[in-house]
Amino acid sequence: MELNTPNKNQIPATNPLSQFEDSPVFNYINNLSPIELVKSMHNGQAFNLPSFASPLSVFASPQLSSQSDARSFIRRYQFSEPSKPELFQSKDENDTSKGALEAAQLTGLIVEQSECSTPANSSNGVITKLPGERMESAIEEPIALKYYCASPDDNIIMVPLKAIIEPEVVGEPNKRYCSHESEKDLRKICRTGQNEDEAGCDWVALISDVADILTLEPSVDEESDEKQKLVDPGTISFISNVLQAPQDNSDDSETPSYAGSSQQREIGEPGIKPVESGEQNQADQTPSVFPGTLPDKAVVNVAAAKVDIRGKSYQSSSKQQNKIRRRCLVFEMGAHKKKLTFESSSSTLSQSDRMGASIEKHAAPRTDKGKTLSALPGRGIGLHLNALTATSSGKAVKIETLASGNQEISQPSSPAAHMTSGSDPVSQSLALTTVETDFVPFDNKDKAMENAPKTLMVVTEDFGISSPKMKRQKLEFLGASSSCKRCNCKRSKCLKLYCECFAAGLYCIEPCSCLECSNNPAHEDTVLETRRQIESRNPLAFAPKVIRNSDSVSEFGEETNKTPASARHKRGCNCKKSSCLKKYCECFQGGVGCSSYCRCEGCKNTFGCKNGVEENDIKWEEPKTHENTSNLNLLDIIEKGEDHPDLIAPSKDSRSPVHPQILFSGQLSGSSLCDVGPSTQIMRCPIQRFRTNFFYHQPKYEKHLQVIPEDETPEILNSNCLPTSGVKSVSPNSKRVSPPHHGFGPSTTWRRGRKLILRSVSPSTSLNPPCEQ
DNA sequence: GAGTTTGAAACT
DNA sequence: CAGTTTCAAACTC
Repeated sequence: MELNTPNKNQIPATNPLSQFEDSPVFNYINNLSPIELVKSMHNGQAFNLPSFASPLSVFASPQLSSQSDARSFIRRYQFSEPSKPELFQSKDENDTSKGALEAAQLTGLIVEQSECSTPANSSNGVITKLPGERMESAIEEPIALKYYCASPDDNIIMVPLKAIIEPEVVGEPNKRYCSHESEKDLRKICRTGQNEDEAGCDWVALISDVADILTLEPSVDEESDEKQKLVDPGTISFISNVLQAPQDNSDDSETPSYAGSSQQREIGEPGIKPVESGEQNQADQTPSVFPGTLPDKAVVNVAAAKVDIRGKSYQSSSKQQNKIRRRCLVFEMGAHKKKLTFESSSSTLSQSDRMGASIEKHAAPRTDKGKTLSALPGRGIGLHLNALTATSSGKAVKIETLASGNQEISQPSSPAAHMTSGSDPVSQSLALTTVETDFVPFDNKDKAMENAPKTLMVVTEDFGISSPKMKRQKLEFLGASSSCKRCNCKRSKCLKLYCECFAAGLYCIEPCSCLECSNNPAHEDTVLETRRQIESRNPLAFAPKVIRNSDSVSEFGEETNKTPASARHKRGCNCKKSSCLKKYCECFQGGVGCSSYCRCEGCKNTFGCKNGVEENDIKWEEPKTHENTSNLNLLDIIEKGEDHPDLIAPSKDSRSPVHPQILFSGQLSGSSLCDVGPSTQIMRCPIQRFRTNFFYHQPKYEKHLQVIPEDETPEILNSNCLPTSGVKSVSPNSKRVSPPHHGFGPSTTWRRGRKLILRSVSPSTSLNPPCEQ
């Protein structure tokens, strides 16, 4: 393609493959045992995938797209002849110089390759032994490496790497190196607040990616890639970028990025000189590739992404979208086609809408009977997108940026969004931030989500895994089992709140068993109108039913516990016979304790009685081990909470064996958990407290929307909130023990929470663990 | 899978 | 706002 021409020309000149082969690094790689190679590949995959995904999500800048593009591009390149593995192999080696390998090298991967399973290694090992997935992984590896090395934001990338890679790395110097580097980067990241968030995203992406990779099949990827080519302009751009990137690198002759330098050191390759000026090298490496992002590097990732996006025409945004789609394609395979088609067809949709759609695709890529599960227009992912819809395109773009990559997050409920959407830049930023952190994945769809697995489900969906098989695999990979199920409406046409899909701001999708469903893109107008009507009656109708009171994030970015108790049901339940011990009870279902708002009778909510919630809040804040889930993306949350229980604060007690949610919540909340001196923390950062940890358990409501961030909580609610700090009678039955407060928590806290949200957003927390390690 | 129970949502 | 009806999920068998 035209894409190749420019770059290729330059590439050979700058980075002749022969040179690379001659290099000690290359020799070293060749010497590696096949087994090691394979391992390296895995690492690379894990590494790559995560890093790859995360950066994308984080920056949403051209880089990401380019990277993703590069990835797909590489794949295509190698897979051009899938039927002929051998040829492939040879081709890989030969063409590699022209194709992925070169690209990787150009980007500065060369050094990295030697370190962490260089492309050459991967390619060799993979190709030789693993024609199928391996190849893909190998291919991706270079990309990931590239990403890793090239991107100025190495830190972010590094985080995921470290976390994932380290375990496997043991014993391999190269890998160690990578990990080591990653650690450095992590430290850096720790310093940077927002970057941390991104890192968190990376984690999520990583996990998801890894899972995807595991399940992926080359053929699929290839197919998806082709589609991408057709559909995705971004791919082209990517290619061009790749080509350019190599140029830059070659020109610089200083391929080394951090990783590269480290690798060099380790390898001791004389030819390559460690990069003296990291920035410059980075800049040099990536400039052409990521022109936009680099400059903004210093700025918070989010902000940078925003800037970039804004600066770029819609096209850029579309690229991102495409990028996202691509990922979906990669993972989803066939299903994506449908989605893509749908998207393309819905050109009329606003970006926000598109975003929502894409997000949903990620969230629930499945297309079914013509129904594409996508966020309702205007509402995007769940209710949250509503705001987006209303918001200017620019905002939408921002959101998208945030959402891009793995982070497809549902935006905060409309109320908050609207509020933030105001002209106030600060508020906007908040909104954006909120979106990132607070967004809850739409797990709703799958009941599998019941537990932590819900999150997993979300992830799966997010990545557009349409194939049930793949989903299952992914879930299994994540350790979750689930049955995909959605609404089963018979008479409501899925246009009433009875319908979980509708209530969640989502279109019904294939898994739904609804009859006469009108909750689909085909009836968009009807859906919107209905929603409008419902909202007119009850502005909070689409708001998350569960509101998190406290924020787990500590000022230091420590993660907080995500306790169910910390959350409350928006309206409270009205249970009469279930004792709030069954899912009939929305509080119970939501994994939260009943509150003073509840009118339940004989409440035995295991999550905590009305009082319990408040108490829990207090306890909660104290420990803050976790930084802030809220800060993290949905994905992050998922990863930490569900995918990586390890990362999550150890559950002290899981009260309710019944629900996974509960279990999860139990972990977080666990009354037992609260060791920490609470008051101090509360005082310290009340806001953070509220900031929220909404995500952890995903109640049924939350399946789609999950918990609503405080921000999302309508002002009214906030105002109503009573201060939780006060000790409240815990008696379960006495709902009114504490003076009935309309709000869920102290209004102040909520407000604070908003403010804090920005602060708490510091992503470092999530990253911290790895750094600490 | 069918039927029952339950409580939210919707309606009056 | 209260009472009733409708609805669909949750639950049971």
